[in-house]
Amino acid sequence: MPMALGTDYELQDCTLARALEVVGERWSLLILRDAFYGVQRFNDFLTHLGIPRAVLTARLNALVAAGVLRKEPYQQTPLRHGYLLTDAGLELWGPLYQLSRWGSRHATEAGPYHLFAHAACGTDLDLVGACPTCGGAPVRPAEIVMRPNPARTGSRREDAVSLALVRPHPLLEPIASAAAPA
Amino acid sequence: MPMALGTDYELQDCTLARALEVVGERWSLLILRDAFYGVQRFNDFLTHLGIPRAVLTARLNALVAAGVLRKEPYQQTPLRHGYLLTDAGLELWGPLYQLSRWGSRHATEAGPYHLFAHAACGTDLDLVGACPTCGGAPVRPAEIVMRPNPARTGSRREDAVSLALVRPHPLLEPIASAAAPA
DNA sequence: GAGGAAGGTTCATTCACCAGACCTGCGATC
DNA sequence: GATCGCAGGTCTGGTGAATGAACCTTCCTC
Repeated sequence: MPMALGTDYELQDCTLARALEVVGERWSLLILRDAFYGVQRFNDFLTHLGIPRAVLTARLNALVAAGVLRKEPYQQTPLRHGYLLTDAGLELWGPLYQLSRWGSRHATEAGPYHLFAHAACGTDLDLVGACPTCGGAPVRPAEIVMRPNPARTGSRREDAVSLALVRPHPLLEPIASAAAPA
Repeated sequence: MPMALGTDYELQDCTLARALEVVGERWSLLILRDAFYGVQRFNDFLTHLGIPRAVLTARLNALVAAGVLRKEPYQQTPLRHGYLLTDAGLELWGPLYQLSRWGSRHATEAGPYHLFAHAACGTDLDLVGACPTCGGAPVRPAEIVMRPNPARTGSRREDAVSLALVRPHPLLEPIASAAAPA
């Protein structure tokens, strides 16, 4: 609930409220989830999320202003840029992963849509996002590989991003949005 | 974004979207935060959050319907009930704590408003909510004591809940809403 | 039987979300 | 050299939700 009037929690003595001012608005966390999946371009966010264009514009600008995303040119002519996670944005992986895990336990019957493993050893992450085999702190996003849950059949989405994610995919690696597999 | 029309993310192949349908609406996570702090009564939520009454009614009902909160009578005549966390609700502590920690690192300059320690040993929790001294999994909410951050002066709120939280307080322990300290 | 507390409901207004149409470079096509 | 298409937007009108304030009900106390 950032920027716009009436959407802040300024009277709360709580850093949770501060965090929600940045990422608490509708769509914001889903946009960031996509950014972790490797989505970078406006149109890929648009088709994968099914979000109204004007709302996507507003959210991306707000997240850039909040220092969670940054704009990075990927071609010069015509000038085009993608949206990438900043260091602060990368640190949102923990809460995002935990919330997703909570959702798979309590807000759906059929379990998770995607599974997340430590790239170095292939072990699925535990509930705080650490590697049970290698131990230690939670695994950083760049060292995580996601794959579809084989027990979850029938992904009904047909957009470029969803199609790219049917194969195992390292987090943060750009989605090949123009690739049309034969 | 639960219940009402236009507020769901049903097309998302993602358990994060499922979780956000339950707790993603404005105010929902702040209500749950208060529930962890020991707030149970309608009027305590109301004065501590500064939320419109109608919205509080809607959110509490939605959270009860989602199985995150439950209504528990605390007196019979007249019948009054409080709102308590269910088991599913208690498991939201992880994401909530991590999001709050992120907020204290990136969304505020002066650091956290509250500190959280393992009740058994007094050690402050680490970034995933585990006890650095005792090790192991994240500490459960019932074994956590919160206290104000001494470096954060000037809490501007004067409601019963804020006043109760100036002293160290175990999570989930009911706030004494009627106690007026001399 | 007046006043007050707890937990709501009802109301008008404001605001944000939504879907869709439109606009602006720029490059490739015909 | 007009048209097509793509990427990344902006603009607009309609709708639903949030907001703040007032009101209601039940019970208790004085």
